[in-house]
Amino acid sequence: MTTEERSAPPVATEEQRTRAEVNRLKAIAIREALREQAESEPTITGPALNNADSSSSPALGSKRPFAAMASNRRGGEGREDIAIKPARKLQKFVEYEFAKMKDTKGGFISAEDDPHSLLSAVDLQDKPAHMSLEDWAKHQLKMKLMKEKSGPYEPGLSALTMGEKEQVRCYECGTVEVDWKWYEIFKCRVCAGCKDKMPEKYSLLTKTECRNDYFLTDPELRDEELLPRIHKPNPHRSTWNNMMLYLRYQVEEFALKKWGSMENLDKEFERRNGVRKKRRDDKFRAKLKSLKNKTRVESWKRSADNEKHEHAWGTAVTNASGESVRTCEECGFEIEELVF
Amino acid sequence: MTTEERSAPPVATEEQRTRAEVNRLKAIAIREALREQAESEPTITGPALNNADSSSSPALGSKRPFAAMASNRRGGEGREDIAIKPARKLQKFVEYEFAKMKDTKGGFISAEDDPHSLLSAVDLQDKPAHMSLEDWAKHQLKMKLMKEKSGPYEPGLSALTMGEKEQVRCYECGTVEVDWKWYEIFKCRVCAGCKDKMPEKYSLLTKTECRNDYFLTDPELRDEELLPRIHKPNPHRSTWNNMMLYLRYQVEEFALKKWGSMENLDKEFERRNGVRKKRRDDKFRAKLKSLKNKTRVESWKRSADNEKHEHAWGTAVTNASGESVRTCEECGFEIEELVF
DNA sequence: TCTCTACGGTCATCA
DNA sequence: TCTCTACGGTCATCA
Repeated sequence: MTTEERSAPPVATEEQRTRAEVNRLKAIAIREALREQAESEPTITGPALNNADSSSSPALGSKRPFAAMASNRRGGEGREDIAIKPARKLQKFVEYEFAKMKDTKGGFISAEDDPHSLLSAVDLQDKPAHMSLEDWAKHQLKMKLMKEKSGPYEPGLSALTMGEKEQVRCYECGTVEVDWKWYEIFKCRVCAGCKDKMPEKYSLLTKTECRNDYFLTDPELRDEELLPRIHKPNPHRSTWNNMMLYLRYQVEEFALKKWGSMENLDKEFERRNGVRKKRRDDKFRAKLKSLKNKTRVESWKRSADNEKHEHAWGTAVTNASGESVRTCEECGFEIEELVF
Repeated sequence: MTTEERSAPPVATEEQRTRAEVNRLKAIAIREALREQAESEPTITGPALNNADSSSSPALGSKRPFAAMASNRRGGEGREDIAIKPARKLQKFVEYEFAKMKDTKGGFISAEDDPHSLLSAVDLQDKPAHMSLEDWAKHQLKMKLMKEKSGPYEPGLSALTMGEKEQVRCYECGTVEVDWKWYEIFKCRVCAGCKDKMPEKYSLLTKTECRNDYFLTDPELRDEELLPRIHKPNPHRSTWNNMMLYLRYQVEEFALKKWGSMENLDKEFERRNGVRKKRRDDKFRAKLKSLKNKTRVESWKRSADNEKHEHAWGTAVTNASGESVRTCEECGFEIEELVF
């Protein structure tokens, strides 16, 4: 893990950089915390592997999703062999009866579904290295529809009119005062208090932050099925394009699958930084070189009598870059040639 | 003018290259022919400058549009000072009464409009160097709407029921047997015979050809207002994306305005070719270099006793690329460093 | 006689 | 707490 800032674009403002850095540090903090938790509760990874089991009613108020996240979050670190074992893939195709599936056309998922396993149901790890995103998204959608059960989601129903068993409660504290907007959009059952208490899980990221900090692409971020979002008026000016806010744990979960592990994400970060640096250096060197040549020629021009000058090329010299270079023995001007 | 092929993408097939070459040669041929014609009839450029004058009924059957084209086609060469004189720009804003304008919502232009001057009405030359294309297109649309007159276009009207004056005739031979599909889509009055006889003007170009041969971009080619097109089933497989066919003289006219002159287009062609070549060479050199390093290290490994080896770096040498290079005096391995 | 969109990166611009 | 699309080039892929 590097401590370098990730999201800073070349022209980032100070606040942007600070915010990105805070985001990164938070993310590191969660991972560390979750690793510790997972290591102290090793058997808790079980439910995450069973997330495709739609017939089991989730234990209300339990911390299961949190722990399940942990096993996902740890990714390529220690338990990956468990997290991606093939049995999981098979389960999805075994446990469902297609005839019972129903497309609600609304993009909603019935209340019983565990939102934390929503993204896990999609097998990004099974995606061929460069399978087209569109295909992948289609596949993802199919998986999601398979998970959907009976009727469409009914936002009008009050939690109080439902039986205790169907009541929607905060994942973290078990309260019934779930943020309904979040529930509808993110399929995330959490109360305002817990949201604030656990920003490393429930804070919101702008689209730009998702792009910069997790290297998600525009098509990925455009796909509402893949990553739900809240639209807010643009803070700069309300007439501008809406700001889009994604839920951190969902973004992290998707990024983890996209990149395989957080370590890979870091590697990618380093790689891009390296490329950027190299490009800058190359440009700098090129400028330097042409400047040197120019001044050399200029000084030759000034010093020498201004006769017409035929370059007197020396023998070709191959330099460390594999370039074959000839230098004029009178004015010092250099040319490159490509030899085969 | 170069004789090099223009449209050949790196992996072009033989026919594609041939076709592109034929297209280019044809285009050269027209330009030459038109230049000669324009030079022998110098006063004929007049009507083209008056193309914004909507109250004048065009002289039917005359070769005016053809000659008008010529004056446009020559672009930056000799008569440009006439073609872009500011008076033309003023005319557009003086001659119209906005209250009489009507948006037909169909994108049609009334029959009296001279299709050859359709594109000329848009002032690409007045467009600031990097004015956004979208803005430009909006402006273009406005200009076009300003040119529209009373009622919407009535495709059902037979030419025979109209008075002699309103009859639609082929620009080239004056026959009444105009290709109506072309008339509707391209606003181009030409008969099947003349189309065949003058491919340098009336042949169709695929979207890919427009992109490769004239460096038009996708947003430009997507804009139906800018360049009309005929949709045909894809010749490779009818279920694939439709093939889009653009009218050569319209594409040429637009490209001419976009690039300023055909010479600029050629320059751009050379420039891109140069960049492409350089990229190829650079990649080649890089590969060569790493190969050389590898074999050098390999042979050192094989020959020397396999002791742990600390590189013994020589003094830094600045080579022709401005790179500071050090070479290990034992194994020959090179590293670069950036000095400031 | 093919076309679209994706991928990297970098912008300005505008919204 | 910003977002979109444009520009170069190059692909594979799919349609």
